Amino acid sequence: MGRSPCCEKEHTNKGAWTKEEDQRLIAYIRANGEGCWRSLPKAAGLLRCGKSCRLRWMNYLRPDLKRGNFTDDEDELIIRLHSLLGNKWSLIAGQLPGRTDNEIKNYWNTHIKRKLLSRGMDPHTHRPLTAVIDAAAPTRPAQIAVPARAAPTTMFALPTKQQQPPVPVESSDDDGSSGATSTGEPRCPDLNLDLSVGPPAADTPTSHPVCLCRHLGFRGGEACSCRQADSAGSQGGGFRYFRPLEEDQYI
DNA sequence: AATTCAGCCAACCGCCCGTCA
DNA sequence: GTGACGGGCGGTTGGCTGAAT
Repeated sequence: MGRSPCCEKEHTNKGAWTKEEDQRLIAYIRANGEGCWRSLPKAAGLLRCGKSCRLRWMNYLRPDLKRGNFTDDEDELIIRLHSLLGNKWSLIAGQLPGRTDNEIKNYWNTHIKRKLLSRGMDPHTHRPLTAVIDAAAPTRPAQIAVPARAAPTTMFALPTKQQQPPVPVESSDDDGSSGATSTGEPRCPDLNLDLSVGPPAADTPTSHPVCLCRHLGFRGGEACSCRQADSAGSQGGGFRYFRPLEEDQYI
């Protein structure tokens, strides 16, 4: 039907950002906060698309970003999250404080894929490469053994069972990264992600659950009571924590 | 020293979804 | 109920840089 473009392309800069543009964007967001990206460029005096401003801020300028190499722990966490979630980079990034989805996506494509291949693992299915060949016939997505390891410092919280919306069934998925099986059953019916990377950030209370409702597709406010839980003092108001899986238990 | 190649990563593009009038 | 808008996401591209020849 033809949507209007998000900006007037002929009047916007493209390509690498200059220091001056960065400074303008930072100054504007410091003064006015995030939001209304479409009107931000004009208000900030930038000849940029609003989306471009948002991307620059989110991926590069945000003050809470962690720069530098990924640690081995982060590597392993990304691998485990990817085995469970597939290419849900924003969701994975949500479990790595200071990392962005774009950064993780790039890191996956450049480093971790190779790392998995060198281990003889298929980066899409997280199964041994020989098993991938054997598994040409349609099967359940890879069964991922979740090692019983260190106690979690980051926990996933999901809505209580009554609140859970139906998990959508993706009918065509050839890389096994979908969120549901071919039979329509949830891929992670009783998901526990025993995931942690080092000590929690100073501003991240260890007892505060990370809400993934939105990332998991629970976008309706009725499906997620996190706000209420937050305001109730994070004492588990709308959350239900998932117990750890037994060793050798599969998802 | 010059050229080619490969890897990395910032940025763009197109699509999807939630919100609101 | 419907369509436009804005924000967000994942996939892809293109330019830069360092290594190899």
